[in-house]
Amino acid sequence: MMHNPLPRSFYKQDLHKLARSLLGCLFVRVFEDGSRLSARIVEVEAYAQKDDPSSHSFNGKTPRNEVMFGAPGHLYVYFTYGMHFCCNVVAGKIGTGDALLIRALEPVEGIENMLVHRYGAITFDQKKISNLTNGPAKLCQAYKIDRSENGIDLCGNKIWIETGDELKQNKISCSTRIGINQGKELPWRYFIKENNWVSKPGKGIKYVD
DNA sequence: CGTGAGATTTCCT
DNA sequence: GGAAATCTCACGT
Repeated sequence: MMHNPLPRSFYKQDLHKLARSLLGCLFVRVFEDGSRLSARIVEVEAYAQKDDPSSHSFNGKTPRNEVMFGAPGHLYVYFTYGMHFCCNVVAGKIGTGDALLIRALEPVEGIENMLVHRYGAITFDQKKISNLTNGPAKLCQAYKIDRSENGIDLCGNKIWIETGDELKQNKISCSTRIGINQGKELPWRYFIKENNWVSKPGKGIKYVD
């Protein structure tokens, strides 16, 4: 099976550069039975330990957020609203507390299994298919990511990120982040322009390139 | 299509 | 005790 994870050094770059670099990359998961899921990353949000009160890491290390303060290139999974999981890519140097929330994916491989994970069965309902991975908790459900994936090393062989070929021609936009009450004005949500899998329009949209 | 309420549990104050 | 980096469904247009 193909397994070309981006190296640890990739995750050490500047938070906002990394956010843009991740767009178009493939988010891959392989299960114990060999079945494989992959999807292009089309939307991410940056959360910084410093000067960003909306970041889980802003007030320092706690049991919940300790993965954020660990080595870059690991998966930080958190539980919220009493029922949902969301996942982040830990960024920057060890101990920094910065991360990128993966907010939306464009399915590539294993769509049937994603449907089963999310809806309990394969469906041809177009509405359900278009809601498969266009939100941070939706994509975690499609990928069967929960508490037990917290802290997984993205340089390992269970869940990883690979360079996507089609990356070059994509235009990138940014906007304010979704669903937060502090740091509302920061344009730290990055997404692929005009991609159908992006979760929401967002506010203050600007072109990055 | 847009809006709004409810679900449900963990974490931190 | 209150808010939470969300989602779904019901209801009105």
